[in-house]
Amino acid sequence: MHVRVRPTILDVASRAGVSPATVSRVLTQPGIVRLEKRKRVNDAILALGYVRDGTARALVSGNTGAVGIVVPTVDNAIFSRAVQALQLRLSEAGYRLLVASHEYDPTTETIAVRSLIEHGIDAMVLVGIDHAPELWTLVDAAPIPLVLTWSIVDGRDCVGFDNRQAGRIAAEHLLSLGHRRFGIISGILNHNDRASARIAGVRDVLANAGLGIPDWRISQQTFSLAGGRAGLAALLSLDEPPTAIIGGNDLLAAGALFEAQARCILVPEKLSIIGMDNLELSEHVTPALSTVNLPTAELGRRAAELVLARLVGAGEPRAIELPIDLIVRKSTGLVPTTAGSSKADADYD
Amino acid sequence: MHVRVRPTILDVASRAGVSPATVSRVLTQPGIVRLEKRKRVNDAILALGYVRDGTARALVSGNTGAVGIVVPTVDNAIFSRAVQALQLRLSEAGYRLLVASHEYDPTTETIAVRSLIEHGIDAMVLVGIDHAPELWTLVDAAPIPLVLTWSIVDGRDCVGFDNRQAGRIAAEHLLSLGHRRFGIISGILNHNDRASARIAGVRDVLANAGLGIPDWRISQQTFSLAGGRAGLAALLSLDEPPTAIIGGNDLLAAGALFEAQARCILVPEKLSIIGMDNLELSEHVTPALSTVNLPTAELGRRAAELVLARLVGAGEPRAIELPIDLIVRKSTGLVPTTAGSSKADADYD
DNA sequence: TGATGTTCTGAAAACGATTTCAGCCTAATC
DNA sequence: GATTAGGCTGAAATCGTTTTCAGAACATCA
Repeated sequence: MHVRVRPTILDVASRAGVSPATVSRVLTQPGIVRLEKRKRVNDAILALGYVRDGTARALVSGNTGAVGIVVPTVDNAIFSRAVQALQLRLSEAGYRLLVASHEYDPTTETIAVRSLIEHGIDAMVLVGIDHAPELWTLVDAAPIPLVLTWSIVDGRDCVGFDNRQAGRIAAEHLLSLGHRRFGIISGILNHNDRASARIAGVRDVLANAGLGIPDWRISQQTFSLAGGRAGLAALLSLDEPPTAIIGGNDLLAAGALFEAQARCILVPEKLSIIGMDNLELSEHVTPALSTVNLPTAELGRRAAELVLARLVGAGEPRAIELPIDLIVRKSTGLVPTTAGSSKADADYD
Repeated sequence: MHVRVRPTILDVASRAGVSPATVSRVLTQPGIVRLEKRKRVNDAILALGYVRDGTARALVSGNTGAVGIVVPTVDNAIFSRAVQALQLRLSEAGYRLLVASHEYDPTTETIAVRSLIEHGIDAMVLVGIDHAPELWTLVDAAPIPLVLTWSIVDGRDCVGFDNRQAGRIAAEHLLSLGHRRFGIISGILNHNDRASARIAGVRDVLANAGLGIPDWRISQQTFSLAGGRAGLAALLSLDEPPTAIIGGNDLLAAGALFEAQARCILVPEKLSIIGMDNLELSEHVTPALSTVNLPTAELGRRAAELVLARLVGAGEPRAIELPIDLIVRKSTGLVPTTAGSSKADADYD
């Protein structure tokens, strides 16, 4: 099947008895071609099953009609949701999406970026602001706009959240319920400004309350339910196990919840758990997971809007911070009375 | 920043004091250029920050180095997992992935396929075998190989499962536990050969056992936890509610499980639930979800292999059927004794 | 030293569209 | 009927590479 060669614009032109220029015009700005010829051309196109060659088109016009995005992984509801929303909006506008992933490895990310730029894209979308220096060189040298997501930074187009604030919100909620002994289950922190910022937010609040959180109360895990379970297991094996768990995201928090259930630890009576993201899962699990809502689908959509806006015109870079809010469900509750002794508090300085 | 024009191969050539042809050779087959010149060229490339223009490259060489995939949605663990595996394998081989989605709409799918072909890809990957006729025309006219996934069909490259068998396995398991009243929570059946085949498989087994399953015991829902919950709610409101639920996939089954928990219906004591896919979630939820394991990550990887093989050489189309197997966990059990009366059975003929 | 291969290199022709530029054709105006 | 303006059209240049083809450079051997 793949031997026949595609008809070119020349074939269409000769069949329709016009010049290739006219065919091109019919394809790009039909209005300026006289109706009669336009019809002949369209007939020829249909008869031949002609499809435009995007590579030739891209070469001469300078636009490929494609946008590239590089994410840590697409196999994570958070990113896949954003990618889906982005793709949808982009395809509405006639653009295609090239997706690459790097599994949280900055070198792989740089290679992916280079690969996309070489391939030819009209704009690039990246996650976060923590990237290899060569990556910045690459994108700044390429004559294409860049849109950053998840994190906010001045002077560039970006759409994201205040991740530090997300950490603060989670910590404040638990603090207000009387908790004093916290455990954090975080994703990998290396080259992940979002995760780091969230922990920093938690620290802000705890420090304000005269508390601290030592590193050994932060369990770093892979982004998965299994990671969440392992994280809770690790934190529970400490001398003074925490009464409240902050998950770096809902996947980890839900994993922790499942581990608690497997161990028959009552949530929230004995242990409070809060996540961040607001996955669909969090709403349906029992007890429903309290979380900090981060509108990731909206983020994908807005990223697409930013890209499209930049593609048509210049102007100052725009930084869009999406609002985040606390969603209190059933997984967080008052600190267990037997556990809140001031003696225990002392451990946290 | 996006005003400076990229240096071309001519710039590199003149800076290195060689012809553009030589630069091109250094880039594609370094071995055939003498070391001394090769070094001069590489220096020039570095100094200028030169990156190859993929569109020009694609135009003359005929290969874009990109593969397109069109999925129903990427915002579903099943597809995102496969896409991730596919992307990973492809990028190892130096290919990029273009992703489009159609939200289960065959017209949108056809448009997406056309868009990808126009853009220029070296191969195309599709999900399932139920597509619009125009789509087949399009891909058969395009001089690129096609790989089908999820379903198996003769005479084309494909990698998938025996979806009908998956339905059979689930039904047989429940049947062997004594269940006679079944309910199915399925995804949208329109233009979805996988979902239809699974139901057909269930029907095979039930018919064999002298049972049937009327359409009103099949609840069609969107692919989500919420859909699963709604599905169970609908089935439980029937006159003779089922003792066993077959979810068209794990997302729906898990949703059903959550709904049962919310209603304090003991699983599996009062209600058995089985899914298909084997999501990470299924393993961790309590009770852990019995399911039919469908290796979707493997599917993505194998699809990539198929693509790569086809890209280097011709040969007979290969159909790869991946093995599937029953995973019995805690969400399925013996039929409740109060419910298995022969009177109840009578309802199912 | 000259003949004979190899190995490298450069000039130039593609690849398939878009787009500029100039000119033809038509219609409108006097 | 002549003139002019404007709408359409086609010829040809162009985009940035790869690749063919032929020739130059170099080494090897007699």
